[in-house]
Amino acid sequence: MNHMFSESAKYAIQAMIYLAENQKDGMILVNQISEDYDIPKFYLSKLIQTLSKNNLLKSSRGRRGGVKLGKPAKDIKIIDIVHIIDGLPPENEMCLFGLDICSDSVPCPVHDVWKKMKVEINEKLMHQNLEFLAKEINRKHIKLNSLLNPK
Amino acid sequence: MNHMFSESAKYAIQAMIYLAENQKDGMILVNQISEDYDIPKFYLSKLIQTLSKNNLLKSSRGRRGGVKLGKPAKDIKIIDIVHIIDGLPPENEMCLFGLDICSDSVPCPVHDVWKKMKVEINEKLMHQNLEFLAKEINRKHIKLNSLLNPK
DNA sequence: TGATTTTTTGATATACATATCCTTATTATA
DNA sequence: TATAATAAGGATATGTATATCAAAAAATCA
Repeated sequence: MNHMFSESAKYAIQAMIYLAENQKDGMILVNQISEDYDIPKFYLSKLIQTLSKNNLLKSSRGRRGGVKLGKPAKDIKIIDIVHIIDGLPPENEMCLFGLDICSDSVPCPVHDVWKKMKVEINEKLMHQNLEFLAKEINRKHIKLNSLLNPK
Repeated sequence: MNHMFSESAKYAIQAMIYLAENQKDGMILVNQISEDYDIPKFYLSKLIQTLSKNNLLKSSRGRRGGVKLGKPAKDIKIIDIVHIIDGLPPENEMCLFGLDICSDSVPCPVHDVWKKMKVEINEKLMHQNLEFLAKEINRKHIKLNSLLNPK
């Protein structure tokens, strides 16, 4: 399987999760995200400008500047980020193999299976919110740490 | 959602299904597939060369030339085509959002959900064989026809 | 054999995503 | 006010998928 969204969207998701995880620290430097997640700095910088213009995050320049989430992590979903970076999916949503005419009334052979899966992917993956994801990742980090550095 | 495989792989799948559907007509012209599915001719031509070198189809040049399936439609699966055109998936299969370390023992937040879905996509979509798909599409065409041109 | 049809091949073009570089604007602080 | 730190912005480079062009090779048929 190829990928569900672009490299850019993946970078953006990573950055947003990073911000959600480190929210309490106030402003976070783009540089820091770039280094921690190994994302090209200026490339990330542009993604952040886009996210900022769309109010998913707030940025400020100069000393003490940086970026932070634009609203509560609970209110930001993966799908919001993907839409801003990759754009909305095409009106005529493809049927998987791009075969032939395909609609609910004239389904292609995998129409129903694929439709059901899309719903599930949407619900269980794309609509996860950052608060939940960041918490889970944090819990994992703590657990990992205690395994690696036992008392 | 972006896409599951490249445009090239989609073209290749379309062409293979076309061949499965029109098998009995002997050799099919690349030109004909190209026009019917609106795939750039020379681009398709190269994809067909690749499929041919990998024995998914057989081609012959000159008058009476054309292409046909390289083995029974029943023995060709969507995944075979995708692998030949897009290559094998990377060894370290990503976890959806590319977040953090992620493995069965140290799962990322969506690891289990995503893993389950991949299995399902694999079984219900990627491993469909061309015989079944072509038959279903054919059946649909007949039905469509009788709806559009009632006696 | 020569003309025609068809795939194959190599070279090149185009478009788009990804990445880098350099400069500018903004802000805090010494 | 001068300096340093930081994001924003514009210009450009690189890479890769997609697409086109012009011949060449192979097969058939008259």
